[in-house]
Amino acid sequence: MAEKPTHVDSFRVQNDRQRNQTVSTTGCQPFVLPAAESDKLERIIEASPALKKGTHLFHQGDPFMSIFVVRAGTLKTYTVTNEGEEQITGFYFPGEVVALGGIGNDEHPVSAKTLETTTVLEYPYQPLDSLAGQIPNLRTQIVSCMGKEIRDEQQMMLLLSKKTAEQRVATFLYKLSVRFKQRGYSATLFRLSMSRNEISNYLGLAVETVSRIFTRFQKQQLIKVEGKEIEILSLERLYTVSGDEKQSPEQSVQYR
Amino acid sequence: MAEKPTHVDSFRVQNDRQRNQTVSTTGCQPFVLPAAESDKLERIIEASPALKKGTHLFHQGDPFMSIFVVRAGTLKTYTVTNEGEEQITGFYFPGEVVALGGIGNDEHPVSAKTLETTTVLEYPYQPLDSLAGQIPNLRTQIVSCMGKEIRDEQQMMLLLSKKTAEQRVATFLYKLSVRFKQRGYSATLFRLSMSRNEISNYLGLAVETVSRIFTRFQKQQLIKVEGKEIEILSLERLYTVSGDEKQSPEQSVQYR
DNA sequence: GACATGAAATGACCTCGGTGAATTGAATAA
DNA sequence: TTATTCAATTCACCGAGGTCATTTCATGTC
Repeated sequence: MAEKPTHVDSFRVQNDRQRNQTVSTTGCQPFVLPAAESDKLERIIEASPALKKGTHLFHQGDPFMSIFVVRAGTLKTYTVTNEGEEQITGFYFPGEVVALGGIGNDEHPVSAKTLETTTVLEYPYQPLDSLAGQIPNLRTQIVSCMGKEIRDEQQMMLLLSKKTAEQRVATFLYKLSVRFKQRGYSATLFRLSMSRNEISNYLGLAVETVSRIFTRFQKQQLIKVEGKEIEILSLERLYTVSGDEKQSPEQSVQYR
Repeated sequence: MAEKPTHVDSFRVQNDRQRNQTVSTTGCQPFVLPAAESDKLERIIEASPALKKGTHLFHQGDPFMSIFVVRAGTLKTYTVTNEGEEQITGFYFPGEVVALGGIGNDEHPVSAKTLETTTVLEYPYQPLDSLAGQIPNLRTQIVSCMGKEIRDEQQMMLLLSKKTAEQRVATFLYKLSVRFKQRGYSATLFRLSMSRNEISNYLGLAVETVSRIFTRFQKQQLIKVEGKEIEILSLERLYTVSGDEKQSPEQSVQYR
């Protein structure tokens, strides 16, 4: 393990906006507005300091006050079952919005924790919401984000209840690739910021299963694994294995 | 089977607002507003006729135009996997909002189908959204609904990746009970509008497993099953079995 | 360097719940 | 009434993936 964070824990943005200067949000905010309105928005945003690996942004049950956008680094969100084991509900990369599940609720339904050194932008929800009342464009973008979250979770439900272990891992890697590509990183060569344990937890599998499948995929020349470094050797085949490929209807009638 | 609908299919509200009279929405709309604003809202709503069992409200891939609120009856939403099998993503009862996953997307990410004769209210999204721009209260209620959908789906992810078959079925019945109670129906005696097949699909299990567990629960005097009629004999024990009960922290330190 | 520690990989074994087949039941139709 | 059909149940069997134990590897520490 890189750092030993254990209990730095729970950062709270303490008016650390230097010299009343608005925060630069270059290239990572999901809410894009024309200059004048963008100014208003930026005035309510607070930038976090660099948060060490293992820091909580918030805990499940904390009062819901803000949503967050990742600037750099990675977050996971998770719920805790009654037996105390965690269930990871999502990983969040730069540009992605965290804590939407708290909207309309008085408390956060999940915890959010950094997987590596991470910085975020905090959007205090009440000001954000009233801005959304003045700026239709912003309102639209917020509900769009929420809609996307809903759709992503539906995909995840499908994965968890219908896919085999192989399909889950393939889907995971494929979707990571797509997300990295969208953010301008390589689609085929990247570093997993989460542990095998976290991957398996997220996918509803045992660690051992993920391990075995990584090696199997490597033997099949699908990927190249070297610790946390992943190279995808064939995105096409990976996609095929993921089970998301829509096979042409012809295929099922092909009887001759 | 009650009717044989097969392909009544895909209803579209065709200006069936009788004599320009606004639709009565007694007791089933999730969006509650003071009189004046409520009027504005009601002017954009369209009421569906009674939809027979098996009717589609919309199909996955249809252009997203409206969200819906169930007035009477039951709906299911589902996605279709590439192999053509469906994955049910939710059941919706009177007062509940359907199609939130389409917001911010040009098409519906799921299909919605009636499980019995059902009526809905249609809220065309564009007018609804611009109203939301004028009525902060309405905006709040819409995003709250979406937030709740996100939280519900997170719970479902937890169920699908961590719970045993027994826990899933218990959770399903318990949550139904809570929802019925909220709507003013009996919490302990109700009729399942969905088939065993649909239950098992939703819960990520085989039909046979659901069947076995229903009989097991009955033997254990947890519930009384008679076809689609369910009587819950002990909500407390059902909740315990569901695995959602938070056991007091003391319990785990109780070593003497 | 040697040592310690936790993550990851590998293997042997086992179990929960899926599969397939057969039976029963309930609802509609003729 | 009987025939038909599809939902639901029950049983016997099996396999994907979990569990437990061991080994290997990587990283950090002294």
